[in-house]
Amino acid sequence: MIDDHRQRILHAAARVYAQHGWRGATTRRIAEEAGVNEVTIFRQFGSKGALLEVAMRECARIEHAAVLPQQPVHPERELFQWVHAHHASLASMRDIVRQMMSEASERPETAMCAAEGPSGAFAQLRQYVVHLRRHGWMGEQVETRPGDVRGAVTMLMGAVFADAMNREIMPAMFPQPVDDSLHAYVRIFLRGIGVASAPSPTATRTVRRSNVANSNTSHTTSE
Amino acid sequence: MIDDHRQRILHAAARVYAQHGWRGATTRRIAEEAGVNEVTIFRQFGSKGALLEVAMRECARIEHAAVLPQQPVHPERELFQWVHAHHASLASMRDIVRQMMSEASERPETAMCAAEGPSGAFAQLRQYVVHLRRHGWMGEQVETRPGDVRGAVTMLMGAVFADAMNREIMPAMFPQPVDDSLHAYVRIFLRGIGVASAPSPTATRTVRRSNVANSNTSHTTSE
DNA sequence: ACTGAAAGCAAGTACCCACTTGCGAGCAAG
DNA sequence: CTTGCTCGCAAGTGGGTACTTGCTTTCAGT
Repeated sequence: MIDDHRQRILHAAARVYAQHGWRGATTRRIAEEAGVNEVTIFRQFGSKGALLEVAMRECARIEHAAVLPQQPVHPERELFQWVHAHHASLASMRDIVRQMMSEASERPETAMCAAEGPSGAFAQLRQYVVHLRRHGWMGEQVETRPGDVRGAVTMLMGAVFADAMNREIMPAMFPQPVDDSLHAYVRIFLRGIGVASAPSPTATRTVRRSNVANSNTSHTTSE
Repeated sequence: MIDDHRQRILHAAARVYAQHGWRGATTRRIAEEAGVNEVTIFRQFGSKGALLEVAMRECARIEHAAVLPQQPVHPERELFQWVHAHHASLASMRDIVRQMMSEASERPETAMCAAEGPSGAFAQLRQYVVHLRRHGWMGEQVETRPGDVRGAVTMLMGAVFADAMNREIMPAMFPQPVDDSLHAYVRIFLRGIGVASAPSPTATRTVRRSNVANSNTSHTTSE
C-alpha cells in the first residue's frame, strides 16, 4: 500500500520493456502504462537506467516451484511435470527473455540475468540424472557414448527453451500441442539416456551399498 | 563495382542492425560503418525503413547448402553433417536472428523472415524421417507413441536452434564442445525414433511391396 | 487545524533522431 | 566545353527523449 506507486511503476516498466526493448521503453510510455506522472519515476528511481535495472532484477527473482525428487519413482511423470513448469515459466517471460538476449552484446548484465533461470534448471536436471543412475534406473547403457548423457540434458533444456520462445511465432515448427510435444521430449530424453520403465534391481542394490559406504564422495561427476 | 556504395551500405546496415537492433541502427551509425555520407543513404534507399527492409531480405536469402539424401545410407553421419551445417548457418546469423525475434511483436514481417530458414530445415528433416521409415531403418517402434516422431523432429530442431543462439552467452548450459553436443543430439534423436545401426530387411521388403503398389512417389530404389 | 512528505502539472534544457535542402567537387559522355 | 550524374559537406527542421525545475495539490500523522 505504502509503495503502491513504486510497484505499479516497476510492473509497468517490465511490461513496456518486454514489448519495446530498452530503447523503446521510454519513461513517458512507462509512466502512461503505470498511470503515473513521468516525473514520479525520476523522483523514485533517479533515472531510467536505475528503474529498469531494479525491474529486471525483480523479474529474475522468480523461481519456478517445481522440483525434481531425489528419489525417482516415476521418471516420465516427474520429468514431465518439471518440464511443464519450466516451460510455462519460460513462456510467461518470453518477451522479456527475448529482449534481454537481443541486448546481450550491449548490456551484458541483462543477459546474465536471463541466463540464471535456465542454468539453475540445467543443474537440477543433471542432479536428477545422477539420482536416476544411483537408484538403478539407467540400464547397462550398452550403446550410450561418454558424452551422450550430458548432451541429452543440454538437448532437453534447449528443446524446451526453443519451444517456449518460438512456438507462437513459428507455428510450422510446432505441429503438436504443447503438452504432446513436452511429453515427446521427455520420452525421447529418457530413451536417449537409457532409462527403462522400471529400475534394475541389481543396480539398485549395488548403489545402495556404495551409498552407505561413502555417502558424500559417490561418483556424482561420472556420467 | 558499379554499386559499390549500395553494397557497402547494405552490409553495414546488416551489421549495425545485428548489434543494436532497429531503434539502435541509426542512419548516422550505418553511414559511419559504411564509410559513406549519411545523405547518400537517403538518396539511395529513400528512408531508413526501406534500407533495413532490403538488407534483411538480402540477409534471409542465404540458404545452407547441406541437403539430406533421399536414400539414407549412414543416418548418423548424414544427420550430423546436416545438423552441423544448419547450426553453423544459424550461429553465423545469431545476432540478427535475436534482434528479429525480439522485434517480432513490433515488426511481424521481420519475424516471418527469421522463421523461414528453420521452417525449411524442419520440413527437410521430416521428409528425411519419411525416407528412413520407407527404407526400413525404423524398427517395429514397439515403444514409440504416435506423436513421438514428430516430437523428436521438433526437439532436434529446437535443441540445435537453442544451441546456436545461446551457447556463447550461457556457457554453463553447454559443457561440451559444439561438435560433441551435436553428435549427442543426433544419436539421441535416432535412438528416440527407433533407428538402429542397420535397416531391418523385413521392413525393407514390406515397404518395397507397398511402394510397388502406389508407385507415383519417386522413391529412387537402388538395389 | 498544522505540517511535511509525496504526487501532479507545466515548462524548459540539451541532446539525438530521421530526413531535407542547397551548394560545390569530381567525372564521364556528347 | 558543356551537360548530367553522383557524391560529399554544412546547415537546418520537426519531433522525440532523458531529465530538471518551480509551483501547486493531496493527504496522512500529530
